[in-house]
Amino acid sequence: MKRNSKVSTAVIRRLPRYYRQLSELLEAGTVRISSSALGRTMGLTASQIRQDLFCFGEFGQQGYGYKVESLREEIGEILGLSRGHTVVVLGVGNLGRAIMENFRFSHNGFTLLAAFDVSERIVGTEVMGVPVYHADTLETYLAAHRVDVGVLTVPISEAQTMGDRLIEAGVPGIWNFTNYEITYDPARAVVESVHFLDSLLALCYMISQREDAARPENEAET
Amino acid sequence: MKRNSKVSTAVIRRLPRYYRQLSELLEAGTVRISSSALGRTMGLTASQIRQDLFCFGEFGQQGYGYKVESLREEIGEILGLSRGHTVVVLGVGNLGRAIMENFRFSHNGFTLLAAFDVSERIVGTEVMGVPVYHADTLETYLAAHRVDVGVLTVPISEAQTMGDRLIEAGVPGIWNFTNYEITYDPARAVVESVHFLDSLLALCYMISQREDAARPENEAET
DNA sequence: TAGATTGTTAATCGATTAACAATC
DNA sequence: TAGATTGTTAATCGATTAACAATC
Repeated sequence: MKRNSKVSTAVIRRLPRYYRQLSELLEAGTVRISSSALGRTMGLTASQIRQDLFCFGEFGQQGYGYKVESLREEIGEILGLSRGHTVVVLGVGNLGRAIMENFRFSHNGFTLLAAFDVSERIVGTEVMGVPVYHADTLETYLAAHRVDVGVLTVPISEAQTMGDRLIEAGVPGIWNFTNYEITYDPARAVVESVHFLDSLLALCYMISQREDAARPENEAET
Repeated sequence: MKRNSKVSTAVIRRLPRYYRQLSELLEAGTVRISSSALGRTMGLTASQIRQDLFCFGEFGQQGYGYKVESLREEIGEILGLSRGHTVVVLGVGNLGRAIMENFRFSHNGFTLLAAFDVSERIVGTEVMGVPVYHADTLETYLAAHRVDVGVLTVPISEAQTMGDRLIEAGVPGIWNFTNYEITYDPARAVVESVHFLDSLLALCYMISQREDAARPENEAET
């Protein structure tokens, strides 16, 4: 009974939030939740939540609501978490290391297989039990292992080259932290970029608006 | 001639992208650009770009287009970049250090004043010329310096507490990297969260969709 | 001037919200 | 049963796109 013919990006971007919220509710011991209660905690309307879920199927019970555990499970399934996606990290600087150490890949169904770098100081060591290989051996490694996601934490100057190498080797997903907008063929891969600057600039705009609202006298022309 | 009575978040989220794209064009030596050319490079329609800019004023010339340098300047102004916002970093682990080292704050009009941590190994040192103080001295520091943005790179267990302390001390903007959804009073502060997990899960969904599209035979019911 | 491209209003499209019968 | 809450269609709202006069 799937009707996810074309799910909008707005809905897709909310799925991870549902998953996160339901995980928190589950940890807190909540067994059931209604769309209105979930909406209240997430700042969404009950209608929107039901409409979003309606894209994928029927997960609730009339008069009762949703079972937190099974809804979380279903959304995880929709997201593809049970597929056991594998991950490699490209570039073990502070950022790459921070992600390897702080991001609980296995906790979310991902397997972090390996990392690659060019620094002699790091190649051959392990980070969180994950081996760091020389970047020269990337293609050999990718030929021998199915890798679903490449995490790009290399210097911005290497971003396009390393992205190209991953895609060329058949890695379908690139998680891009380089602040560089990678050029690629959408038919061959998906690139998800985390743009720190965009985020800080949006924050900057919102702070500035607050400041302006605080002293509304000089609203006139310059 | 401002008509930014209520600018939608969709527009606000595009402003940083315009700023980034124009910066790149400027570096590449491009002097002028039309809305259609800019749209082509950014994957937007010319209409949308003109409509977005229309929220804030008139920045182009009929028959000519936009001067890259001055449009970039104008958007920077709209974002509030010229206000010289000041920044402190809370938590100098790998992530905090990665942001301090890789994110060019001053290049984008921000001033990174100081960092705070609790580890004796780090307190008293400098990172990129920025002093690291003990977190116990945070309130004293904030009373003496105007700080606009606090970067939260503390462990998730400290996220709410440190966010509260920043807001209590009057810091209006929090850039939250802790993967914790901070509870706060919107009248007192703005919190911008960078949710790594949301980003990876959205990527995961898109990869899964690709995989399903690759073998469309078994589309039937379970 | 003729061609290009903006600023700006109107039309369209899509996403959110409302409503309500179905049903637990 | 009565009350609650879903699944789902319809109505509304807002964002994107189209159109075009103004003008460089």
